[in-house]
Amino acid sequence: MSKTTAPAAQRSTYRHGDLQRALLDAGIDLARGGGPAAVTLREATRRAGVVPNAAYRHYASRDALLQAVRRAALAALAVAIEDQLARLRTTADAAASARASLRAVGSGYLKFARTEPGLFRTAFSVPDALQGAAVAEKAGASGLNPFQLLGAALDRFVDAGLLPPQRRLGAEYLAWSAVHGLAMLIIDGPLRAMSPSQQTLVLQRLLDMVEQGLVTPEGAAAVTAGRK
Amino acid sequence: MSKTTAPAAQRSTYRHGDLQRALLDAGIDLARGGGPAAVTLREATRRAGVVPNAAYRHYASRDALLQAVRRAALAALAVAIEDQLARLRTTADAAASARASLRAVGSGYLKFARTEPGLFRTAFSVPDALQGAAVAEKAGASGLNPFQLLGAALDRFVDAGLLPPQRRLGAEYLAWSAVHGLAMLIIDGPLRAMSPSQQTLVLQRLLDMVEQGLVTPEGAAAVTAGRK
DNA sequence: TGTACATCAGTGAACGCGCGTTCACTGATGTAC
DNA sequence: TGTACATCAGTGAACGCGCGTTCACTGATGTAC
Repeated sequence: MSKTTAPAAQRSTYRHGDLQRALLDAGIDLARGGGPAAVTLREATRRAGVVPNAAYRHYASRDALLQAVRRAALAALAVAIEDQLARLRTTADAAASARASLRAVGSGYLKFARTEPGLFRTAFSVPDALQGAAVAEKAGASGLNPFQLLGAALDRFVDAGLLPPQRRLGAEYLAWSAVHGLAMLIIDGPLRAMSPSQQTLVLQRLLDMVEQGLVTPEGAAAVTAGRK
Repeated sequence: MSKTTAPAAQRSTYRHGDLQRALLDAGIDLARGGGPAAVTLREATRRAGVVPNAAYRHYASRDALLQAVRRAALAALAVAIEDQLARLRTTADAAASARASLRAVGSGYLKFARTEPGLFRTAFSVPDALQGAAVAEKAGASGLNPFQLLGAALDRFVDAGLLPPQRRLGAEYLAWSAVHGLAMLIIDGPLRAMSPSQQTLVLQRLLDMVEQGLVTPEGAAAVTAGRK
């Protein structure tokens, strides 16, 4: 019989070991299950087997933890995209290869949104203080963030002669909008009732639209021909 | 001197008048300012000058009020789209007219997202019990909801011969995804730092992409020619 | 036209909840000698 | 190799907050006679 009713965890040592990491892991799990709102200091510390205020040794506030979780979610998204890119077979056809890259980015993005909706919503949740260097940080295994992975795919469109260089600038936002919107409609919106196979079909048609819509009209003809 | 310190509101009658409507209006204002999370019974009743539990005469729960606010937000979105459609000059050119309609829908959608981000986020917030007949209800002044307004614009593409009938089915989801995604990136995401004029430029390019990407390759050539 | 009464919209008080955060503390760990 | 001590990670207790929701009530309103 110890003096308290129960130590609340099987941890025997007084020091935790790596509480910072444990809190982050707990936070990621919470976000996975319930999105950004589910990331609370009290529940994270509970899961780490530690008293609530212990968190303040490692995070300045609840928001600081949430931002760390957000960064982790963005990194996980990058990894999901990299996974799809890694699946591609290499081919000598630069145009086909460029198109396959863009589709892989879109597929990885949507796959992450569908399999990890809580993390996805957390990755795009707006910070309390709505500052933040928009694009930087949040890298995946390759060191590139999702935005940069998309940019690299679009660069290959230019290299393959499908996309005129003067239309390259800001093209990320166009492709990104399309796939991001579909992801939102699927995980939170009216498309959530659709079967997964139908959702995948819509993604394919969406990617067709993006490809055909980004390139020149002549390129569009080539793209549609390449689809047959 | 009454027996309580203050009646908390200048309301003199014992009965409120139309508390249901007052609570809804307060809820809409709260959503406008802080999105779905800001819609609370306590604050809504506070603004209506009424005691918290009075809300239960009119709404079964906080979620019931939130859903009423959500419906109102969707109706407001429909109205914003109708406003843009009403601006269009009629023209004999069916193709040009169809394209203008689609662009008006997209513009109205994005304009609403930018001017009323809180309501926009509320309109697409997922209900606690994630049921809901996806498409029905939420009509605007014309009796059509946003989805139906978009569908009507796409029908005109078919009528004008720009969109083959077999590609019409589900085309709403493609156009919707693109504009919805841009709206999300602008109000909550990395594009929120962009200047409004740049945001509008991105929208125009996005709508170009959607037009060119939806139609047949031959149509695409016509569309690009029509843009010059 | 006047009166008795049923209805029911809003009151008043209270509940339990989980949250973020602050304070003074304690005791395991690692370092200096 | 052993001991004194500083460090600082985690404890224990508590705070105030706003929330949703329940209960028994009261008194203005409208209806039946």
